[in-house]
Amino acid sequence: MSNPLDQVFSALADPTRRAILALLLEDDMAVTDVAEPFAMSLAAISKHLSVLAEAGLITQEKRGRVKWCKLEPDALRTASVWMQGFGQFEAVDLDGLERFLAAELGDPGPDAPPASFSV
Amino acid sequence: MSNPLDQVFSALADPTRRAILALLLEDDMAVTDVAEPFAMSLAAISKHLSVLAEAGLITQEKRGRVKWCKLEPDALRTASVWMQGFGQFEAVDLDGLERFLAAELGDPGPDAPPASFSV
DNA sequence: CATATCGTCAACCATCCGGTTGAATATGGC
DNA sequence: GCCATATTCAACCGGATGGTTGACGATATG
Repeated sequence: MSNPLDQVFSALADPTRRAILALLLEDDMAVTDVAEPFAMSLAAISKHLSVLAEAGLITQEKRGRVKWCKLEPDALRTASVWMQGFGQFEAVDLDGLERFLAAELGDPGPDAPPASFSV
Repeated sequence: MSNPLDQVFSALADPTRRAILALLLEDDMAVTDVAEPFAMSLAAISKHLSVLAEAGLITQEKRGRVKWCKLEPDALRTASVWMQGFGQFEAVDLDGLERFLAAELGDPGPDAPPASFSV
C-alpha cells in the first residue's frame, strides 16, 4: 500500500483514528494522553498513531521519555484534491481557496478555536 | 461499520474502487463494461461495486439484464466537510465554495469535460 | 541506586478484505 | 425452446487489520 491516497483514506476509515485526529486538533499531545479517553490499551493507540504517522497525518517527536504527537493537516490536501475532482468543477487552487475561506470567515487566523465535530 | 464516514473512507481506500469512480465520472456504465479495463474477475468488480453502492458513492439500476452504475458525487460531501475541519478554517459553506470555484474557473458548467487524474 | 512512568515490541487471536473459481439466476435473441 | 449474455452467489484462500497481554528499553525522579 504505497500509494499515499491508499494510506490517507484507509487511515481515515477507522473511527478511533478520526477521533485521535480530532483530539490533536485542539493541541499537541503525548501518546498516553491521546490514549486516555479511549477504552482500549495503550498499545492499540500506539499502533493507531503509527498508522496516522505513516499516512503523514501526524508527526511524532520524542522529547525525553515523552513522545509528542502533532496534527499535520496538510496531508489531507492530496485526498481533498482527489475528492474535489468529483464535483462539477475541475482542478482546485487551494491557495486561492484558503484566501476565499479566510475572507469569508473574517480571517480568524491560525489561532481560531477549532470547530467541534463528530467522528 | 454503520458510520457513513467509515463506509465512505474505507470505500475510497482501495485503488480499484477509486479507479471505478473515475471511470463512472465519464459516463454511466454497465457492470461488465466497468470490469473490462481491470485485470480481475467480474465477480471481484461486482463486489467492489457493492461496496461503493453501500457507501452511497454510486447507485445501481437494473434495466433488463443490464445493471447500470451511476456516480453519486454528493456522497463525498460528508467526508469532504469532515476533512475541511482540519484546515486553518472552520465550517465551510459548500454552496459558496462551488460559486467560488465556478467563478474562478470561468464557469465551465456541468458539461465541462472531466479532469483526468491518477488513482 | 531503586523505582515509577512512557512507549514500543512480540506473540497471539478473531475477524475482515480482496481475490479466485464454479455454479446459479435472470434476461434477451433466434 | 434453446442458447448466449449479464450478474450474483457461495465457498474458499492468504494476508491484512484491530485488538489483547506481558515483557522490555529508556527516561525521570526520590
